[in-house]
Amino acid sequence: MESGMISVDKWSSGSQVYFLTHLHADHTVGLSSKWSRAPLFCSRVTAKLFPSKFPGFDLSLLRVVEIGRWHSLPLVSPTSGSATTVSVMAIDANHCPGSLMYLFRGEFGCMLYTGDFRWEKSSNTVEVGRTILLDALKNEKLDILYLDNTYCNPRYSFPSREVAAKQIVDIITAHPKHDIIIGIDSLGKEDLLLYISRTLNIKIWVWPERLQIMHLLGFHDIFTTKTSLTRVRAVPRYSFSIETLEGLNTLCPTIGIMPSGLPWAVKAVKGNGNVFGSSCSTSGLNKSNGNMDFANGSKTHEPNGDLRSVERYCEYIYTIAYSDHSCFAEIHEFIELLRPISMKGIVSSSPSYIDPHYFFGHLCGTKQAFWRLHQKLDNEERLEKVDTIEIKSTIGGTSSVAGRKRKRDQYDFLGRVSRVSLLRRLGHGVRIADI
DNA sequence: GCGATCAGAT
DNA sequence: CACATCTGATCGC
Repeated sequence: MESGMISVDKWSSGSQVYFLTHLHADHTVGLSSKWSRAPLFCSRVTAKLFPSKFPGFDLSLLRVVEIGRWHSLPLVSPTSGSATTVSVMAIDANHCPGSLMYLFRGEFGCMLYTGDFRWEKSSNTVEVGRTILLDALKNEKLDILYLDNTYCNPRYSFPSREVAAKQIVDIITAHPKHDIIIGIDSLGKEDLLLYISRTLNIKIWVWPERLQIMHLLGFHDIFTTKTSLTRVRAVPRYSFSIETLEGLNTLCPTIGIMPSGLPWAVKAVKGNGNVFGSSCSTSGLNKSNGNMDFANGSKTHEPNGDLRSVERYCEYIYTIAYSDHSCFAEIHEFIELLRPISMKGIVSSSPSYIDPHYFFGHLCGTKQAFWRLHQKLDNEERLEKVDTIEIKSTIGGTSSVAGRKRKRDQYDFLGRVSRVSLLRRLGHGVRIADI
């Protein structure tokens, strides 16, 4: 069995302590009510939500990590078998309620696991996080950054959630007689709903299980399960479709708002020389007769004048780029701030996966010279070099899922992983193992 | 029959 | 396009 000390968002055996970044389903694959391997560290909010996700879970296993404070963990070194200490500090990841990044310090060096995160310049949460990180790293280099690389491509450009929320309120205001359906998940987007409620002075309907979550999060008077009290309803995203909206419209004029989705990503390619070969707007989404029109300007005029982040792909549905992940520019700022010696993307299952080194390798401490040396290589050769660098510079790489996979992945000239089906189910998470 | 895992859909 | 999640099929016990 592989030896290791710490797992993050990974729940198989072999570690002494386990860390959970947040409670979304793709980060808890392998966790269950009966899981009882070892202490599980998470945020206070996550601990509070835990029983609703895993009823019957042994709560005595949970350990709350406070934000911005070092915690010491007495562990056993996998190399020597002797006692060693690992320190961990949590930073708010600004992704969903309770989401954290973890900064670890130990015999393996210094490493940061971001989990899913949104590095919005305008956010006070991010401002606090920046201060904590810079202070914690002022006398120490970051050896490895495990990065949420979901949107690690210049094609992904979108506004802050504050701006996106305003766009959504504008759409609702422009439809005063309509019912409004907003697609959300079991956790996340609460700030958006609060903003809508506050701005329009209206309650928001949610389904019963979601109301329980809202109550656990401390929101008691804003949400309701009585449809008669409001025209704005937040519904599970998976129940949200063109067919649903068409059905609702036979009963009552209704529009749907999808705070995510990617038509904006396709459009964002426009005008940049088409480097990534935009597939244009005729793919899967508009299987009805929708023709990807931009939202009508008079209906959805936005404060920042950026119409690309609001779109309609059918008569009833608006898609708004309200993202809980960092856009490309934010990822850039984050890496530039930390300048890690090495990094590794935690999301390798994406069909458009690009190794973070491809765009940001030049920001990595000891690799800068190496990267300049290879600027003249063509894309294909360069990507092969990236691969090599990453494997060599990985701490405990042989026991990390990402490290194992990548050796065998094939890249096309855009850096896309082509063996998608094999990668799909591997999910997030990493084990921090032996040096 | 049950939980875990996978495939497919949204 | 891809996030997070659902349903339903299949596997192992």
